[in-house]
Amino acid sequence: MQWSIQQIARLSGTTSRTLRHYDDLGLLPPTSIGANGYRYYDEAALTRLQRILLLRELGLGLPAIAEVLAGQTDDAAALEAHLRWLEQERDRVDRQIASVTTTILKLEGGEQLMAEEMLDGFDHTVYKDEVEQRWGAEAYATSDRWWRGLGADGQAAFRAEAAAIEAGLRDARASGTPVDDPAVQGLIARHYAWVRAGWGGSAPSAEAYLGLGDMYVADPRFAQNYGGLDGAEYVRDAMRVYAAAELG
Amino acid sequence: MQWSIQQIARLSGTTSRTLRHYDDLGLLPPTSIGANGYRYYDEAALTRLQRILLLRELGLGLPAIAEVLAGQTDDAAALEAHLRWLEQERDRVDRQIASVTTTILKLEGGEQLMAEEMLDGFDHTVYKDEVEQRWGAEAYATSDRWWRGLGADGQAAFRAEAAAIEAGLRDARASGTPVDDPAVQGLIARHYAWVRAGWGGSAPSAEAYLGLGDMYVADPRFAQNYGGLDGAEYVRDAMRVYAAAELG
DNA sequence: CTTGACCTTGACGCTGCGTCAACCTCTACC
DNA sequence: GGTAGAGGTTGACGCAGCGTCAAGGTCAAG
Repeated sequence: MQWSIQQIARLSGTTSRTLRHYDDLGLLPPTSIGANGYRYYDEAALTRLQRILLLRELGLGLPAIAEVLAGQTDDAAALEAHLRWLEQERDRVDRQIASVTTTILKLEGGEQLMAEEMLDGFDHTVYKDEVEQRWGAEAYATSDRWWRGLGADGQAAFRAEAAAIEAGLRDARASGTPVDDPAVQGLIARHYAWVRAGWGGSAPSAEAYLGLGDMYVADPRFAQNYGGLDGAEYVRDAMRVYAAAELG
Repeated sequence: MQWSIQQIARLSGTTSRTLRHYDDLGLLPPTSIGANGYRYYDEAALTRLQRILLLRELGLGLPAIAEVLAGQTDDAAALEAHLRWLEQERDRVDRQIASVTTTILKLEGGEQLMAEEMLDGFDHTVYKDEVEQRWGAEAYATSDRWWRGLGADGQAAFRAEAAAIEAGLRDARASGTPVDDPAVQGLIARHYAWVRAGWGGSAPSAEAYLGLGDMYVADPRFAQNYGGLDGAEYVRDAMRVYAAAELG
């Protein structure tokens, strides 16, 4: 008993294209091939196809199915492995659903995207390469050790100080206070201390501190945090005044 | 303030390849291109990139992101649509996890895959094309109406009769009873009646009945049901005897 | 001999880049 | 001014699993 490719497709509920694909992969070679090139399949092939389709419905990939059919892998083992992958997938999707949901809620609350969302204080790892490039790998490692050593409470305090400074600078700018005003320079002094703490206690050079100011203007994550690009420039200018006066 | 492609990549935590890809897609064209072909980006581009990456982390596709950035789609609307897709995905993964888990349990219970798993009685719709091809669209439609008209109880009874006949035939074969034995032919008579019921009460011709026997041998889903290929051939042979004697 | 229905072998398309390959360019050091 | 090294460019293949033309043989029926 032999069938053509279409008949097999109908019997198994798939398509002839799929069968040819499986032939190309060596997953299901036809039982025989006519002189005209036609593919013919027998019961054994049909049975094999049923197994393939069953495993495929469970979500296994074709290479994995091939291994099972070749007897290189146990059915159960393959399914267990696949199950773990599926669970990973579920977790990933769950996390994305949570993220998207909270993002939608924030949007409904009138918040703009991207403000604190992205930076959340001071994401330490994102800037690894940038820090290493500018100030060396050792500087980053030192900073990283320090940051981890702070613990959750210390990190929260560190962020709180940053938020306080930011708020002060925003107010100063909003009220039109010039950057060389003593009030602003006082805030910048706190900022410099804050940065120094972040650098493991060693005092940043004027050059490094000015570079940081440029980075605030350059990186929208910082810029947004300081009230938009103009705000970042305001902060940078204040830092320049400070550096010229105190770090010269 | 301008940056090279590598600098932007580091600042944003992505790769230069990705940036070139976004350029190709028109998603993030560089601010300017040097005479040497180098791409340069400014703050505006960096901000745009941040939005892209944020939406990408939420799982949106690049075309969807492009729409949002072009202002054609509202952020919230895009995220809502995406959320529904994510929920679908979660359900799909959940279903697969359930399937794979039960399959593993069955394997541990010593069951072979594919036996009742695939057929589960008599899946009426799977054979639609096959039935239509062999006996016409009207025959299928008639049979289908009848089957649905049975209701769950009627269908269960119909399956029970099939199971009883199958069990009887399996026993007969196991005990070496020849296919022309009156006991076997009695079972086949019940089978013929069963098939006739399935055909809406009209009596199948000898030809159609013999074709059905061949189908049992041909299709592993039936063959497995009747105790393997040999079992299916036993049944087919018994049907041939019956057809010759009663339907000639 | 002409329809159709069915068969064949390519080959592109889709998603989002990773990953060579082959070949300029710019900077820094000798 | 040569050379090394880091960084830039444009192709183009690869991955998963087929869907979907395209162009052209084959076969049974009228």
